[in-house]
Amino acid sequence: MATLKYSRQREAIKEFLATRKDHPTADVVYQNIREIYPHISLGTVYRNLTLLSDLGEILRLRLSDGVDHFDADTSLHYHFICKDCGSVIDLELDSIDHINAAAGRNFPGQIDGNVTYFYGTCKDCLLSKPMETS
Amino acid sequence: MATLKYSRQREAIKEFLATRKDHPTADVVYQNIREIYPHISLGTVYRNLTLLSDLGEILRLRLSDGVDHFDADTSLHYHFICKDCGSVIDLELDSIDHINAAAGRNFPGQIDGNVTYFYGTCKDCLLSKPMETS
DNA sequence: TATAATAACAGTAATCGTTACTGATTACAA
DNA sequence: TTGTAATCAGTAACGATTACTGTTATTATA
Repeated sequence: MATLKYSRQREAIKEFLATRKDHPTADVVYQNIREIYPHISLGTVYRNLTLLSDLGEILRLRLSDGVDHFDADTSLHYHFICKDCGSVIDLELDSIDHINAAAGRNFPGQIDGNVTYFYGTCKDCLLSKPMETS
Repeated sequence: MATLKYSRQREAIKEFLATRKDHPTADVVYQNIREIYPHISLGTVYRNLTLLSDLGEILRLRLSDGVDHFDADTSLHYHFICKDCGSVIDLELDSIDHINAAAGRNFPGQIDGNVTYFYGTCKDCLLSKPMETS
């Protein structure tokens, strides 16, 4: 039961996400899909983003800015968040899962994985304010 | 300007947090402080938690569960989140900041640090359901 | 010690991201 | 076709957090 039926809205959301590398929020997805399907509901966007991430077809990123970001790239990779402009950028970095063993050394529970992201200042923000006034 | 004035409510919040190692949420803080100051407002709790974390006297943890957790221990340490019961537990783990250099290898921006936490199943939850039925 | 300035308060309303509900529509199997 | 159930659009509800407002309390200074 609960057979998955085709929906052009869901397909459009998936396709849109695949074209973007900037990890858009639900609202950004909504605003863009609306240009193709002007009557799409924000609820539909949320429902399908949740459905797709439950299916493992997209990634839901819960960063520290309070809003969810979505990523069509489900392969193992890490993210950088600029603390000035808030942009989310992919990083080239090999798996750091070796830290799981170290973390579990004196821990009685079972460690399955870690959530890690990096923060700092992105290239563009470094250029736009090259020197600190402190 | 903006001189910090003493407030017994803020002091109580700080003291309460110092007694807890389970990283309570704002609402848990509120419920507990109410036993001492029955008329304290939830807004006051939020305001002071934000103030204290801005001052660096406590830590605000934004995990993936959508609610903020607070920690009186501001020393460098890492956290484990049980995906079954949601409890937040301190980990004994040396700094993993060496991953910052690896992350910055092919990255044009400036990496200041990382946010990392671990997830899995805590000891209590392992014991309460010892075998999977899959 | 008064007193004036203002930080902090309690109470409450507003905000914002997200989820749930409702009745209409659409995909798809029989 | 036609029945059914998944999906939809629209909207209301939700929960965590923040902002506002008029009152109270801390504290510097007279």
